[in-house]
Amino acid sequence: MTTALQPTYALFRRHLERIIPLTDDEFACISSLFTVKNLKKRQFLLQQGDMCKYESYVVSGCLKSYHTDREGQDHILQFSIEDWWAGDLKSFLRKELSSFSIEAIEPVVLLTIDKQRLDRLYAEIPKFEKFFRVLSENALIATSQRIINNLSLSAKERYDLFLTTYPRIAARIPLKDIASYLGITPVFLSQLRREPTQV
Amino acid sequence: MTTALQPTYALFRRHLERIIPLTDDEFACISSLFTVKNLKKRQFLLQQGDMCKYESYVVSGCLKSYHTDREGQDHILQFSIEDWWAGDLKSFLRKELSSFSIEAIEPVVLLTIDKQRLDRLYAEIPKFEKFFRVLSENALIATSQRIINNLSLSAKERYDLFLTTYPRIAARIPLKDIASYLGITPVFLSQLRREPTQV
DNA sequence: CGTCTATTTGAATGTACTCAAAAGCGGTGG
DNA sequence: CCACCGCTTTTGAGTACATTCAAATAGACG
Repeated sequence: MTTALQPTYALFRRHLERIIPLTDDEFACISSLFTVKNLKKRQFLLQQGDMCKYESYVVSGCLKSYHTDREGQDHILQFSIEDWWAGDLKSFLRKELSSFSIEAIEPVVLLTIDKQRLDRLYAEIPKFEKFFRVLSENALIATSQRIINNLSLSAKERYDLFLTTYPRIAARIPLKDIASYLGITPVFLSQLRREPTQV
Repeated sequence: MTTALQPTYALFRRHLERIIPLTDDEFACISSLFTVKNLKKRQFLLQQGDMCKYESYVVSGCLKSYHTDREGQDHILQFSIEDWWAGDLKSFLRKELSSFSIEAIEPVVLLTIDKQRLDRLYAEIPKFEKFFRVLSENALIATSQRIINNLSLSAKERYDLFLTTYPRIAARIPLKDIASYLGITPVFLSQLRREPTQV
């Protein structure tokens, strides 16, 4: 590990240790199985229809995961910013072709791991099972909450909630991407913004 | 374990062993930490605003998880039938008040476990970490797929997809519950059914 | 058989969409 | 540094999809 990469791994270690405490040896083992990857703005981490070979921890930057439908419309499933993960779990775990793309919307630094190495990691450091269990549980909770919100809130309410829930994301992405995430058109979102927020 | 409960636990064991192989001793340990629970039709496993104290494996019957919004409208997040799970993970793990209810829509037999016992289980049988990791991953994949579907398909397409994806659920629940799950009104679903399914 | 709830049907309304065009904003090259 | 080009956001008008309200019909259950 070179000196230049220290900050990268320091963030990653803190991320892991929020869930599982690690010895220096364990962390060295873990980080040896991850690979640093850089993406420029507009580069793809994954293209819809390809196999997702990596799960990626985001060190810095921002990516969007989106499905392109039969009519060519994009629908954003997720934004991934620093200290979170990006990937298509279904494709990654089941070796199926991915049903969405993941694209950098800012320059991105990632720590990636493939399935083979992840399985090695589970074998060598069993408590890493717990790490991904907790990570999956958290993602599941957030995703379930989003379904409830989509079912029970109006478009305006979903927009206001997005702004308060993810202010750090909302501040750095174009409106049309927020619209896509919320399931509305950018034109309609623009109209919603004209109206003042109700209490 | 009484003879009468054998079929109950046999199904549960097969469920676990699809993910983690178990010795008889291990399975005895696991099942000793679960409690059988019966619910009549329309009984609640969890009421919105209460704490979710149990995660429950469904041995038989069917339940619906639904959020009731400010206007008193219900929105179904999930159906749980035999060989699947029911519970509010967020409330269960984080000890927060639940934002949805879980109600039996048929007589139900469950195997329930509370947080304390689950933690004991993780400690005594570490590979149970893997079981819940895989379970969470599968649930996350399904939930993410549902978000993509909700964003990119029309109401009619979502309905047709529901019928083909969950024929065993669709066959036994009232239409209004399917409408609630799909995020449309029962009146509108009824109109959709009039139109023949397009190819 | 009667009661309660679910489903269907029709009509009027509202929410969100498409289409079209103008205005704003950011990046790039001369 | 400014001018231009392309993309994003806004605005307005007309339309389509999904809703509410109301009432009739059909099914389920005691």
